[in-house]
Amino acid sequence: MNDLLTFFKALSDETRLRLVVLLTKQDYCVCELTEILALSQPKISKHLSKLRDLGFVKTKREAQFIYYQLTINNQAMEAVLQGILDHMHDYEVLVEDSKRIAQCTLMEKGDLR
Amino acid sequence: MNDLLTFFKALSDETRLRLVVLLTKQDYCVCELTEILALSQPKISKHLSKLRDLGFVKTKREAQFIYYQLTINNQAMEAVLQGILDHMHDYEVLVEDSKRIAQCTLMEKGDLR
DNA sequence: TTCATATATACGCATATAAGTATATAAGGA
DNA sequence: TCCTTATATACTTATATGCGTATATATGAA
Repeated sequence: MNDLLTFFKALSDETRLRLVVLLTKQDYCVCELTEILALSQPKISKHLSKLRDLGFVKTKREAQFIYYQLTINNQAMEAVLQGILDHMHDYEVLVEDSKRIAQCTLMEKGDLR
Repeated sequence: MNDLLTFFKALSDETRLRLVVLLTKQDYCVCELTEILALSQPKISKHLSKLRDLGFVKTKREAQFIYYQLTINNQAMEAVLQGILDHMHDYEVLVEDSKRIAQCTLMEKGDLR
């Protein structure tokens, strides 16, 4: 059951929880996530690489961008994740992140910098 | 959202996850939990007191026994917990714990010692 | 009151974790 | 090739975490 424990540990950090929730909607590259969460790039990168080490996301390079994709393939974890999504409206931060996606996805990549 | 993060941190330890899952069925005293999980009493006590400090369980003394009761009163957490329960069959340890309950609840308290 | 049981806690140790700052690497464009 | 941007990682520091062992406290029974 270490996989499940590890999943909970991954979700017990605010930055990672926000990242995971965002990635349930679509893939994002590091600079987009940095923009949406408004946190430092090393901080985002470190948490993403932790999520990758733990096997919860995978990466795909496209030119200079590295896209992160959620790779949860476990029923218990999916159920847990769904539980969060069903109640994310109770958590201001998560709601705000989602709002910021809207702005972000309207931008061209060039406008991000 | 600290409450949710704290909840995940609580569940990211195997002993605590097992305790929480057990307590979803009914209240137990420390010696019963020690018996079911087959772990040292201080270990069980420490994790229970951590769960209590975090507000996820409360205690009720009955003679020499102290019963622990789950006190999750948050929709997101309940949803997460339900997600685990729905898939606990995938986790041998949790299933074994449940089997050991059956033996335990048949015993008289006197037989436990 | 004395003993046994139930439970909690303190201590020491080893390890893990997160953060910030600085820097390294890789890719694209001029 | 040189510069800029995207991303990863190293280093340091501060804090947290879990464990085992020993011990303290509370309750009931003899």
